Formats: sequence, C-alpha cells, structure tokens
Amino acid sequence: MITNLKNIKTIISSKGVKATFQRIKIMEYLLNNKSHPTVEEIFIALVKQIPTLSKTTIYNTLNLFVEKNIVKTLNFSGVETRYDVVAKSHHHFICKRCRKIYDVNVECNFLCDENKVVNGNQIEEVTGYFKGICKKCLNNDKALN
Amino acid sequence: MITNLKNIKTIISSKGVKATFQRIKIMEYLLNNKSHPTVEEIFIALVKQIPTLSKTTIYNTLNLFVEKNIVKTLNFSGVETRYDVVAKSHHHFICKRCRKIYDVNVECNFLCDENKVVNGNQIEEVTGYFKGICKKCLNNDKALN
DNA sequence: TTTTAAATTTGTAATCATTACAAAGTGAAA
DNA sequence: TTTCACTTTGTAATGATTACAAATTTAAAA
Ligand SMILES: [Mn+2]
Ligand SMILES: [Mn+2]
Ligand SMILES: [Zn+2]
Ligand SMILES: [Zn+2]
Repeated sequence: MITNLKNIKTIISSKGVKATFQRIKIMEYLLNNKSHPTVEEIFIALVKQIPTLSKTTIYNTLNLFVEKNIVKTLNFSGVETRYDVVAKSHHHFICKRCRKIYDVNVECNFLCDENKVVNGNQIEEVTGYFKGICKKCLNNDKALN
Repeated sequence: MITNLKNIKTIISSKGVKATFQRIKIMEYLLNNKSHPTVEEIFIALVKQIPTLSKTTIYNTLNLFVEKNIVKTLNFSGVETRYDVVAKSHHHFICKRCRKIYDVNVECNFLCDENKVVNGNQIEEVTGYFKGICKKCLNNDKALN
C-alpha cells in the first residue's frame, strides 16, 4: 500500500470528508504506524511537524473518521482508546507483559457471522481480543534461564 | 447455579480471598445480575441495602476479583468498564441502538486457540466483541413500519 | 478477655482521558 | 471585499478510576 499524498486524500474524501492539512497528517500517521496508536502518541509525533496542532483536533478528527467508517477504535483495558485504519477485517493480540498490540490474521469462523443474524440479533461487526504473552517476551524469558 | 450464601463464600474463598460482607454482596449481585453491570450500577443497587457502602470498595473488590480471576472485565467503548463472573468461555454482543450487552454462546473456532501458541505468541484468553442491532430493537423497527 | 497488628472499608482528593464550548482562523462563494 | 460555513485551537468541564490516609473490623497473641 502506497501512502502518498494523493492516496491519503482519496481515502479521506471518498467518504465525504474534506481532506484538510491536519486530517491528512493524522491519516498519514495512522497509515505509517500500524501500532494502533493512542491520541497522545499521535499528538507527540505530529506536534513536532505542526507546532500549533491541538490535541482537540486529533480527537475531533479521529471521532469523525470513526463516524465515517475510515478508522476503528480498539478498547483493550479501559484506558486510552487506540486507533486502526479500516482494512481487511482482523483481530488483535495484546501482550500482558509489554502491552504491545499485534494484528491477528488467523481465520476465525465467527468472522463469517458478520452481517448475519444470530439468535435474532443482527451482527454488523466482530472483533476478537486475544490476550497473552508475545513472542518477544517469551524469548526474553528463555534468555533469562 | 444456586447462588446461596455458602456457594458465594466458596467461590470467593476458593481463590484465596477473604469472604467479607461487602465482597459477598458484590459477588451476589454479579451472580444475580448477568447484565454485565458497571460499578455505578452495582453501587446504586447495593447502597440501598448497605447505606455505608463506598464506591471505592466496589472498585477495590472488583479489581481484586479480576486479579484473582474471579471476574472478567468487558471494555466495549472506552467508557465504563463492565464486569462478568468468570464462567464458561463466551463472547459478547452489544446493541448499537440500546447499548444492552448480550452473551453470545455460538462456538467460534478461534476459541480453541486459547492456551495455544499462534505466530509465536502464547494466547491465554480470547474474547469476541460483536456489534450490531439486537432482536428487540429490530422488532421495534418492524413495529414502526 | 484484653491487647495488638493486619486487613478492610471508607471518604476525599488527585489523576487522566475525553468532551464541551466558544473564540480565532481559513477558504471559497457571492 | 464581504460573508458564511467549516475547521482548528485553547481552556474549562466532565466523569471514571486511582491514590491515600483515617476509621473500622477482624483475627491472632498474650
Ligand atoms: Mn490492527
Ligand atoms: Mn457475559
Ligand atoms: Zn510482550
Ligand atoms: Zn437493542
């Protein structure tokens, strides 16, 4: 996926959102940092380039993107919300040790329940939250033995 | 499942937690109200019986229960945390209209990844979050047509 | 039973993510 | 240029959760 200016503008404006400078920069950050960043992380990164940037703008923009189905939110622990550009449906793994969040691309058969009716309830969206210890932390454990 | 006093005490103390009056009442509430209540809801219900009850005690108790693996938390939207007594592994459906949370008991094959290693990451716990419109709200829609 | 120490509960203050709101800025149409 | 809608910004407010210390309860020791 090439995240050049033209593509970013297209992603934003195709959903009927005006591609302003701040919105482009926020989307660019999300596309280049698939680490499911928080508002704080996005702010710290972008305020270096845009010293006048307001954190409120990031909240406004992300809320707008969510509303327009351009990004999705992740809520792991009840602390900061994390953001993910809408893409191929996938799930998430959080490491209990280092708190890093990884994409999980294993096929889950409940995915096929999206847009279906189960128990009379119409399902529009399914997200799997996996918790455990990540590869890197497991290896660190081994190194200590 | 019979939620008499003896059973409640057993649930709590079998995990090495002292079964105090407040803890018993909180656990009793969770067992009798499988609606995934918030701290606020638990407080409003219990303060009628226990006028001296502090909201901090509910936070303390639930955090302890989570730590001891007696209850699990649900974080749907980044607002209030919701609580669920640990039981047979199941998933959750939230209605975008009425915000009610339902248990989802359909078998999901990613469930079998619990306690397995996927992509080098050790998975200990999996929760599925389903979003959509619930049966009741769908029926309300029909009634309006 | 009294004494004592540890655990628990409580109330209040602090923290922190997020939202509300109004003022200032921007840009395009009239 | 004037106007108007939209966007951005800064600050104040909100609300869930935690920190902390005082008060209370519990259980063991004497
Ligand atoms: Mn992702
Ligand atoms: Mn449940
Ligand atoms: Zn890790
Ligand atoms: Zn509903």
